[in-house]
Amino acid sequence: MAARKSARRFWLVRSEPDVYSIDDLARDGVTCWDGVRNYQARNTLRDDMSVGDGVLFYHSNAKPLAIVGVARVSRAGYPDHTAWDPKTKYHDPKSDPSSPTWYMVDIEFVARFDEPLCRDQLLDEPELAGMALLQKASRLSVQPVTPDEWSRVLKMAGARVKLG
DNA sequence: GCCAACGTTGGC
DNA sequence: GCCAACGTTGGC
Repeated sequence: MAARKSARRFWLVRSEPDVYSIDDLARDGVTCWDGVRNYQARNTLRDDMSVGDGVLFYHSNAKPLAIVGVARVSRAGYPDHTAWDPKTKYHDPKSDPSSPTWYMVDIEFVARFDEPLCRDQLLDEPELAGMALLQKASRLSVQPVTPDEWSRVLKMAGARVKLG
């Protein structure tokens, strides 16, 4: 069988808007998604996210709790240098520069939803019942999203998105 | 502010 | 390698 181009994948990142909001991303255009210090999320950042992948942007610990927009991966996983910067709160002296523990990607602003797509609405949508974001278990700051969940969320938000 | 869920740590 | 203790996260 011929090799097939790998399909675009979809993700969700959560961020406290007090720290970094969709408006900050809209202003910056591109940002490095640094400071993730969880091994499972690290693996996703390092191994799984590819340029062009779609990213839902979720505001956590905020009012409203909501998916507020869309980004795309603009640079695949590379070492998170904030781990070696004692001046940042993400400093991790255990991370060895010759074998980095922590990784980040760059994400690029694509769109802000006209209205935040609130957690309540997501919880009310049966087709999203399996979404990682909505499981009590999940605290992951970077999570996978299925293609079905992706299109359902965009439909609910009334958003048309071109990831380029 | 509470507390359930979960990841990490460290003694054994 | 187990697991109890502890700290953190994040929705409520």
